[in-house]
Amino acid sequence: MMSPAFFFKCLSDETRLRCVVLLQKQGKLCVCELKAALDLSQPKISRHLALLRQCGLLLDSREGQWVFYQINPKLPDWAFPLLENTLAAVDHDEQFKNDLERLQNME
Amino acid sequence: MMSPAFFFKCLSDETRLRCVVLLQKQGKLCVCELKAALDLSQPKISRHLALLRQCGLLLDSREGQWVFYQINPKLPDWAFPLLENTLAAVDHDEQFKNDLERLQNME
DNA sequence: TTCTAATATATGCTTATCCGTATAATTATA
DNA sequence: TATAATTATACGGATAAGCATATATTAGAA
Repeated sequence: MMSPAFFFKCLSDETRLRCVVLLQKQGKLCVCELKAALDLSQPKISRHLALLRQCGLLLDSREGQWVFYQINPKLPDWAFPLLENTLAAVDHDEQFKNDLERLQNME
Repeated sequence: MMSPAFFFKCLSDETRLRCVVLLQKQGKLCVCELKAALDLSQPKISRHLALLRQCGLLLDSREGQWVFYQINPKLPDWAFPLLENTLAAVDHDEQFKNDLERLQNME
């Protein structure tokens, strides 16, 4: 189902990668937090999150009017080291720094 | 130039991933070895190798009538752990086992 | 019930990706 | 030079991916 090639395809889009990295770093975020962090339109974020959910890479859970996303803890074992490497890979990237900063600056 | 998202896009195609994994494992292979290992048409292999070369992920070197490919040793630092964990990710995959077996069985 | 905030999906469009087939280019050998 | 082996590229077509805009859905508050 979730092959390595397919896993890489999920991460091959900048918007999806930014979402996954933030979730890997922060654990659990709602759509509006991701929208604020990435500074992108709501439908664009939602569409990519839906894709990642359908792939099994993310889990969603509704809490009231908010829908929270997180990395699916039931991913195959090989996926987690790759996700950690990915965090390290973007560590010095300006865009990801900005994403994180926008996330932390929102109230 | 080589961003993480772009790196993942390179690996998101099954044919390219199989090539990269074999090169990561074997160091250096010519096109006809990859063709035999993957059991695919020559133009298909060549096209994907050209793409990986243009991206900077692979290096090519001609030796007589053969063209050898290898992982580019000048990739950004963050790429190597990803490549190593990718090897681990495909370690139990039947297709990659078969690729390796076909490679070893050729004379 | 009405209104608002948060999220998801549908539609139409443009562009990118991948493929098979055919052909070109390069090198070695006879 | 002619031929064969190896590799690269061009072409046309099919499918997928991504986007912006508009609209639907869901939950809470008034």
